[in-house]
Amino acid sequence: MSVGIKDVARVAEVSPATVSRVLSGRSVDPAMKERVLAAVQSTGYRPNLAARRLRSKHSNTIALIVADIRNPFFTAVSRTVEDIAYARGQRVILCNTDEDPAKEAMYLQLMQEERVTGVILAPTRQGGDRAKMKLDFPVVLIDRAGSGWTHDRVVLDNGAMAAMLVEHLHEQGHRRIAGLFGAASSTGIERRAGFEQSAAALGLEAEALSVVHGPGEAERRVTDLLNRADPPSALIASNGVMLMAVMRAVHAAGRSVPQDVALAGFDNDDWMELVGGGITVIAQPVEEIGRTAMAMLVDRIDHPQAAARKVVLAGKLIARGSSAAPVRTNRKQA
Amino acid sequence: MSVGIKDVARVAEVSPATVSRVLSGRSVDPAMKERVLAAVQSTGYRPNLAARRLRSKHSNTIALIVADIRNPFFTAVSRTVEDIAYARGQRVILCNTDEDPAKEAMYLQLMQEERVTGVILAPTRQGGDRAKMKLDFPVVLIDRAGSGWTHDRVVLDNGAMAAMLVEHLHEQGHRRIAGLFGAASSTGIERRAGFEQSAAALGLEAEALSVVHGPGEAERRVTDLLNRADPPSALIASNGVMLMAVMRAVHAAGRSVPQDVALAGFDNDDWMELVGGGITVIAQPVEEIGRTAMAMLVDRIDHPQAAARKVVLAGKLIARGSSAAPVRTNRKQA
DNA sequence: ACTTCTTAAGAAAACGTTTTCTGATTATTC
DNA sequence: GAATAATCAGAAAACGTTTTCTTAAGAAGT
Repeated sequence: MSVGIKDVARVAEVSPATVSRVLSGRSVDPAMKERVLAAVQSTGYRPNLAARRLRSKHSNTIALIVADIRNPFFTAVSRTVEDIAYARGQRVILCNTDEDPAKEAMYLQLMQEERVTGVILAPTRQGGDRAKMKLDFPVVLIDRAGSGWTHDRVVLDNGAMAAMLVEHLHEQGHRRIAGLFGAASSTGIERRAGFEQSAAALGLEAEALSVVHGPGEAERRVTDLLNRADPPSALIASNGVMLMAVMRAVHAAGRSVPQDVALAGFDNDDWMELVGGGITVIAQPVEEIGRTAMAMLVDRIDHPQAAARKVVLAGKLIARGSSAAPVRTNRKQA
Repeated sequence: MSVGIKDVARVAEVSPATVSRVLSGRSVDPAMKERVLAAVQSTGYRPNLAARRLRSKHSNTIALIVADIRNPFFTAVSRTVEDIAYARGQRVILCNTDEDPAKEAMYLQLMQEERVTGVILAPTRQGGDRAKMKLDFPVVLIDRAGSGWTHDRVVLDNGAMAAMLVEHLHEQGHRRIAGLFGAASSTGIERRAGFEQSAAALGLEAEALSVVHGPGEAERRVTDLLNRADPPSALIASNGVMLMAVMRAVHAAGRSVPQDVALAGFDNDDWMELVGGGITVIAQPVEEIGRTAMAMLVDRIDHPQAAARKVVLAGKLIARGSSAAPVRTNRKQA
């Protein structure tokens, strides 16, 4: 049925080993090489990657495991990772954990069976048992860090970036701010910490809310916030998805940004320049995150025993209309 | 080193074949099954999928090939496909063609080597040579159709949906409209045709623009349009990415939706309820598209010889503020 | 010119499974 | 109770490659 390397060998009148050598670019007699290539053409031979992987023990496959590919941050990183991987002759398998540690563990097991070359992982917060799993492929963590110090990682300087947002709002004249932070990721925790510290340092009235992962949760918290007798003048959201939720809730409450409440957050998703006079955000270097993660992965494959490294990248504050001065405060100052 | 099925067999004091049978759930003596399972636990055995695939000739892998995963439409479909695939014990490999027929062909070749179970493909327009490639796995086309009738496909009723948009704008009082349609996909072509036909039927002044794939192109066309002496009162864009581009261009030109120009289009992306009073769109049933494609794929695997099928799904018009009546026309009518 | 080193190609082993084949034991039928 | 059928477990083959081993021939060194 399917044409194999033996068929090619027969047509080219050489041994299967020689065909293999030609295909893997090792040195063979030019005349033979010619014959083999011609035979490959004429037979329409396509290598069987399963067989190749079994024998060679190289899967040429990496896995990218993230919370949810629909989060534009992960989408962007994934695109970069895929481009680089395919350019290097590597296949990419994509997995969504939905912030579920059990799913994460299941996928890591699966990748073990897949004998992947390596994994790029945005870990869930509770996935602490990962260390115990004894994975025999390198793992590079992205976005989330976790406390253990076992894997390479590339992360944003979350605390500093959150502080930058707080300081920006402070400069704009905001004195009462609230922040929404994802409870499921270490990223949320770190950004929250940066938020609280810098707010304290600036003497702001600040309230940090932990939002559990799930649809509608962030909206509800924002709605509660807005319906208070004395709502904050500015909100911070710890990622792009949550910023969207905040915008929706503000909208639904009949308020608008920045007139009724200012807004700032993380992730420079496409839509953000279009609403509320543009959303002020910390733009993450998504392309660089993907690139760095891939670079660390291949480097780790070459040097399995090297010490674990951590790359911390800076984000960029993009100030837009959403963080304008509060109306009342303005008046007082004028 | 790595523990194999033979090691498990030795520990459990059974033959490798028996271990295989236990693992694949075939009937074996309960006592033996017990011993094997215990041995699997104690040895920490993990099957080697490459070997399994080689021998069993089932890759349990499907590929999803789309233009660009960053397009939210494809992201959403991909998420559904992945969930279903993993639930069925199938791995998913993701590929981005960037509307490049050469890349598409390359990936299809690669999937051939991968011996994938099947492929879900959003084909590029010029990829007509696909028929000649003699792929030995089933292919289900999504989103784009193409003219050949060789593969199963699940598509939107593009012509009818475009007409629905035109009619909606007409009802709102618009008489001069322009449409931007992607030139790279059959989808763009079909939507354009529906646009032109229904505009003609309604006696509208309508202009259809073909936009080649690439960054900034759509923005430029819209900017030109808006700078004309007598610009159209409403715009239609043939997908969500293009709607974003239109919004950007309108913004950059200092105009706003719907006051200066009305807007409607395809794809109900997250941000669309937030800008310009909400964008009026045809929402595609993304989840159903993914589900249907997977269903067709598995069905095709079971019945390779059945006739090719085409599933046409309806979208849903979501009328929002962006398609409000034109200001001047309103006055005339009042 | 003879040994030694290098290079190249074929033969055969190996990769880790599943499947086929074979023989033995148990169940079923008359 | 004997003959036949059905079940089950182990031995061995098979999947399609790459790699190791072996042998032969040519290059290089003395």
